[in-house]
Amino acid sequence: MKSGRPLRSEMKKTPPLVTAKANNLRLDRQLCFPLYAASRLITRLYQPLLEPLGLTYPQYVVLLILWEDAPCSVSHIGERALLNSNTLTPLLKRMEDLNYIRRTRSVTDERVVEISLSKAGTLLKGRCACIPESLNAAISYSPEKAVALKRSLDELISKLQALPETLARNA
Amino acid sequence: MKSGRPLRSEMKKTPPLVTAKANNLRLDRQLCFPLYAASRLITRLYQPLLEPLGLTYPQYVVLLILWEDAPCSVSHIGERALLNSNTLTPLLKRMEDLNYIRRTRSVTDERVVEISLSKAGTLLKGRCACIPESLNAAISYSPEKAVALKRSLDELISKLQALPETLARNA
DNA sequence: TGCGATTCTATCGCGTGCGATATACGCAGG
DNA sequence: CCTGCGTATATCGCACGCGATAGAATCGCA
Repeated sequence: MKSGRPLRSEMKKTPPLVTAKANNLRLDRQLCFPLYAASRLITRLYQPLLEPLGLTYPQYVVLLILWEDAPCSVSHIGERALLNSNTLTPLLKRMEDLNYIRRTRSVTDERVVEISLSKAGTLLKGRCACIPESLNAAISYSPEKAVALKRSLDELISKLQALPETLARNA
Repeated sequence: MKSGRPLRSEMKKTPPLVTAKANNLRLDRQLCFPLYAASRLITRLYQPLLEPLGLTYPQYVVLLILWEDAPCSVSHIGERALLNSNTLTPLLKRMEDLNYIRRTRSVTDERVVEISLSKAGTLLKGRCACIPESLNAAISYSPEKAVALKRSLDELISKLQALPETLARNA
């Protein structure tokens, strides 16, 4: 095996322009990777707090939305969580099996499934109230930095959401 | 349904302390959610560029590592990508089926599987060289902001990796 | 040398994510 | 009333992630 650090050796074989491009492919130059890694690490951090409640992290996100907006439609949850029915439908069925939510066809529009909180689901909010500060305490990350990071991410997300769908040009 | 924005109405029913905690559960107060969302949006952005090559985003990450470190062990890839064999083994088998890599048992230590690049896998680096700048161009995100965001994320990641495994206290 | 502990990879099970597609419902125009 | 179109949800298939566990190879130490 090798040590994790990249070496200078390959710079001797390739002309400068190719090398410059190749250097852009270094893992530690990518913005995408820390996003991918941080997201998974954070999910792992939530897990021990959510597991006693029988919840996964995406289910917790859905609950955050429901505590604000319930009752609401599946597509409303999808808009806020950036998830589609192919992910949400089975997830919501599992949450219904857990008895935290109810799924009922809307009377006024039979296409819509209304998601509402059960009593247990409503009460869960109290049991989860300490989770945010537990996590903030666990990672000793200063509130200012956290807010700045969140702002950067929100800006990035809005840019990403505003993109046209197709950019499959090169390759 | 409701509009996406939270309302002030619930603040009238609950005592201040409970309300303060409950407000911490608002989706737009979470740092975790923008991480989760941004990671998925970025993955979607890569997809049209990687799909012509038959690659998924995690496979691309593994290739980034291999272009720097190959040949190397599965666990070395796991350390850099923060993934375990339960994810990597099937992923690497698929990449072998694509003919981008080879998997061979190490001669010196039969426990180790050495991952090396095939000729096609090596050549792929050239075809991917323009991907980073394509994406930077697609999201019009200033280099300074991108660097600052990356630095924040790297700091967060190092804090998350340094955490003790167990914090399953409350709930 | 022998044998328990450790390391490395693989396997299993389950829950996402998501592209593609199907199905059911509502709606507008004829 | 019917028909075609758009919308809301569901289903399918596949590739992750990852906790738990298994199996084989190596290591450490008496």
